[in-house]
Amino acid sequence: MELRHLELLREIAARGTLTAVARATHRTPSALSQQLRSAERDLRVKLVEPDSRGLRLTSAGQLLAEGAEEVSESLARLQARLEESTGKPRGLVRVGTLPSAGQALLPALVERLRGSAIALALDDFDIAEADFAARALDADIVISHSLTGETPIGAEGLSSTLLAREPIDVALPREHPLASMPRLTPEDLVDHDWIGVPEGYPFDAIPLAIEQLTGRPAHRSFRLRDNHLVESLVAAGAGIGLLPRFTTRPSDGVILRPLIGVHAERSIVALSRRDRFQRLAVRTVTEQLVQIGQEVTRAHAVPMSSAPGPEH
Amino acid sequence: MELRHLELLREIAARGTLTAVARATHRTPSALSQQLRSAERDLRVKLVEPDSRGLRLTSAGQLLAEGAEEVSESLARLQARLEESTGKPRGLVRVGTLPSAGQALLPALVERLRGSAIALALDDFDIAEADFAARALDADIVISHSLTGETPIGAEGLSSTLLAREPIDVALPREHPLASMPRLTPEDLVDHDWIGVPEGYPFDAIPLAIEQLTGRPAHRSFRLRDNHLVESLVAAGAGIGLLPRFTTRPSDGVILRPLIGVHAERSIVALSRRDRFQRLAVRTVTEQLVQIGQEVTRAHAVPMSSAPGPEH
DNA sequence: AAGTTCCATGTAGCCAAGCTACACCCTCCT
DNA sequence: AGGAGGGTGTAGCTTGGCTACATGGAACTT
Repeated sequence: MELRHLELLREIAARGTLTAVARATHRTPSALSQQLRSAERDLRVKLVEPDSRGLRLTSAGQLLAEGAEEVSESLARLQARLEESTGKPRGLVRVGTLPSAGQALLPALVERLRGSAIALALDDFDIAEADFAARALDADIVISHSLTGETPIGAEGLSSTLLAREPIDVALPREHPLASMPRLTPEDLVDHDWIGVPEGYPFDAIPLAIEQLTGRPAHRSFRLRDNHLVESLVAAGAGIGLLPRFTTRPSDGVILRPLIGVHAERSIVALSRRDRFQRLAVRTVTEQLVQIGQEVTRAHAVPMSSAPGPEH
Repeated sequence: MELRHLELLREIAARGTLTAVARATHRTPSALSQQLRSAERDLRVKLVEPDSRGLRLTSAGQLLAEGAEEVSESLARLQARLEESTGKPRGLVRVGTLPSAGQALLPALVERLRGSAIALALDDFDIAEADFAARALDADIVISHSLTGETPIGAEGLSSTLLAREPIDVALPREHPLASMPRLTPEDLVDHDWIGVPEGYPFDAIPLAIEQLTGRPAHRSFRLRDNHLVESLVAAGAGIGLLPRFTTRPSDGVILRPLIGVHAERSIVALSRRDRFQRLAVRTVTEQLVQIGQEVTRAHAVPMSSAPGPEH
């Protein structure tokens, strides 16, 4: 029973095709195919079977792929114990993030780790909530978000750490009639023009909820992904927008107002595969992110506060 | 973190010297020494240090050796799950035994496994109670005994399965004055000549207890190890002996009588290293031994019963 | 004090395991 | 029909792990 074979099965279960595993592990599909046959010979069991264009794990293969998780984790836990006993966290930690949360968290992270033995590799992507989990195959930590709960959909098997709860505020042009109100309700907003996000994107859940609550349609003049673009359009008077509080600097043209009467908050979480989370360096980075998340939350307790929060 | 390295450390922890590990794993000490250095390079930690003629694990090495147990067990558990799901138990099971218990149990075991995919390798040895555990390094199952409790001394980290409780009876020449009594007490026995075992051997606990109880010395004319030799001397009138009930066939010259008033019973147990015990074939053999133990116990409920027990 | 034994370690060289490159085949999609 | 995506087989290279042999230190023997 070779560890290499187990990890191969685990990767196949996670990525679906041999070619994808080959890309991820910097090998050729041929090498993996040979490994599979040697594993089948060792174990005297069929592990995969052809399935349309690709292949599929047999029940035995699936059993082993699941068992591999347990083995990898106990191995990783051991490595973590060793690291804790013999030194400081070290090595490369790959962090992937959605852009907005990264903007709020990563500068402080880089600063805090400067001079430590931890090297960071950063990546960013703007994807649907359900796709964050897949990124945890390649990154050690995925900074992700969920508007529905504290764990993004699809992240059930992963280690999940809450970094912050970030309000989603209403962005208005400074001259807007609603600008004088300290807080806004669905009724206040529903009949104005919106700048929304494409359908299916997490933020769209809020206008949907407002429509449901008021029974009236919320008209989206535009549907855009990039928050900074939305912000500039709001400033130009193209409509009202929804923007996350931590990464929207109140500017000359735009002000933020809290939205009440509807769930307008996202949970920012750090996801890791369980075995990767055992690494001391990964845990350390995650702890730093939690602290940074708390600082950011404190600094933005009130929208439009122009004084920056306390630097620790 | 390579599995091979972990297992090497575990073996070193268990066997003490590189040379011993090399013998056990059919490799040269040189190969293992090279493995150690490659492990140290991988992990950037010193794992061993010189210690008089041999070497000793550092604290990091010890940490990993202990962790290796956990990893091996989770790996073995996985293998067991696979075996259970896809087929019958199979492969080589190495059974070591003390001679007397082996005589009572192994013939039936061989018979039951005839035609199965399980191959048996048998070994026997007559050693002190505390040395049985070391045998579990090489055998999959060690049939062992304890006069003090249900787990032999030194077997704490091992999987232990009770196979039988076997009374230790008093062996008398047929013509002996005590032969007419159905049961014997310490008082009945203490002033006769004994044929004992060498000091430190488990059976010696019984005469010691009798001496303690009666306050009088029990005179051992001879101290011998082999039960069959003791039996033949008893038949020759050289003294009274203590013999395990299951493996002493009442013969022309010798009769057995139960000893009461003192703990005169040994527990026969099957020991396995935890990871080895995960194998389906090993569990299967152990279960068979439990059943055989029960049959043997039933067949010998009364000493000197001349009718053989039920053959299944 | 010298010889012997028991261990670990270093070096040179062999062999096998695992990989790449490349060719081929199958299935699905257009 | 043809192209794209994916798995598998073969030949050959590279490397990691092993053996054989030699070396050297520590402890026990005489």
